[in-house]
Amino acid sequence: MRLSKYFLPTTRKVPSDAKVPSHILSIRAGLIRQVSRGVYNILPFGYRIIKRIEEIIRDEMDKIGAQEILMPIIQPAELWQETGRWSEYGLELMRLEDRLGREMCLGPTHEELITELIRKEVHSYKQLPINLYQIQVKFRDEIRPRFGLLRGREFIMKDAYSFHATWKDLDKTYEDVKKAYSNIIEKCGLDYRIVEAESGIIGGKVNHEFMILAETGEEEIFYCTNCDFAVKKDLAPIKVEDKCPNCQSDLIKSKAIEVGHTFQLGTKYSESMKAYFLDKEGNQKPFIMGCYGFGVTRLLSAAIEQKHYDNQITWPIQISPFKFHMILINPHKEKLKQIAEELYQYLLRNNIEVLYDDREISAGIKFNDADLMGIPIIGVVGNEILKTNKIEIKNKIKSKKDLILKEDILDYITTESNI
RNA sequence: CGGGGCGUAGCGCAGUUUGGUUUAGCGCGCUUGCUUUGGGAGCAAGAGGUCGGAGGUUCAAAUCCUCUCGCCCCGACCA
Repeated sequence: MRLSKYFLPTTRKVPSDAKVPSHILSIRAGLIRQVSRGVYNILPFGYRIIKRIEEIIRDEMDKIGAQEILMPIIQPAELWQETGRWSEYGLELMRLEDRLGREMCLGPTHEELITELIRKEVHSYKQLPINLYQIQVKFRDEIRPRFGLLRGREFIMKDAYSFHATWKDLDKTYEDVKKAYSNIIEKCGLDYRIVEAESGIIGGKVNHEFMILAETGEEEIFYCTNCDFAVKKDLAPIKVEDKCPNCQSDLIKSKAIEVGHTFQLGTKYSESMKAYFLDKEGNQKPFIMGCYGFGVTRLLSAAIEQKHYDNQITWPIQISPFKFHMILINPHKEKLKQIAEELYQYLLRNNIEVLYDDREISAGIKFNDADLMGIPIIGVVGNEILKTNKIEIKNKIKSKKDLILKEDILDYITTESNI
């Protein structure tokens, strides 16, 4: 992609209404623009990152046998009345009426809808288990949206729902999803912990939260310096001075951002909605359910929070919108421009996603934009290439600078971005 | 919802206290031309505002009054 043609509005100044790094930087780097309170346009650069995250999620969900579907955003009130959540959910549920005066809501989550689907279509234990997921826009009229995409009213979420004949079978899928979530976050290159949590309005028994470690998180957790033990601060009678109950190592207190939440729902929804199947003995039984949420747009923000430094984003290479950010220093120098153009075409032919800064502006702006935008491998086509045939590389993955022969650039990018 | 704050050009702001020298400014950005060209360039010329909206007071309102809408921050809720 040529930066000269790319709709990527970067700003030099800090927007006055943003307070945390991910919010400030996602505006400055041209990822998002606010539409109204807690509602954002996602611009091309930002959307590329979201699509990367989504692909990783699809990959891992498909791997554990979940199947992708797409349910409507708009949902009829009747289903919510069946479970009692029409009144329970309160002001956070965005309600509206259609032209006939029928009450509807914008889905904040989809237990009702999926249970309705399954009760109509699945009637036998032979059809179980089944695990369905979607990646979709959700709407929650939050009391206080803040921090940009970190806590919007409208956000993209992956939500999955599984249906089982037995608790034992739910346990298995539940563990599969937990593993999948861990894989997703690891593939996104982020540091995280899993904690047990309360279930809130979703309901259910066992549940876990997936926490991205970051200074600006709204949650506080203690975690072990040695093993993977971690707890929410207010949920356990534990102090930082205590030792890990598993391995007696030291504990660390950290703020964290919740990006995933898994629940063993049991029969809460299947019973209230009379969703039954016939077991092997011919007995009618309610489905045993699990549900699993994962915030896509929130993960994007969390990645910025965890990986930024100073005024620079650094994308983990796995979710970086481009693999290589190529800066042409002097577009007016014919020879240099020719080399850069050829290099650009060469990389494209070899399927390297390259962002090529061919703009006719001063070098300082290009350097600063590149640092801000956060593609972790930045290459400079400048005087050095005329003298020694080498590209100057700023490698933010390994925090180092390299000089790479033009001929070796493809290998370099492939090797460095393949982690 | 309780408490605090802000709405003036695309962005960031000054001007509001004490109404009138303001034809509503400044910086950045934008347009055109020339120069410049390795860490946010220089000169010149330009474009861009119903001062968030409605009503009121007044000879006169960005400025005073009433209502209203929007946004931000601090708390309780959540992926």
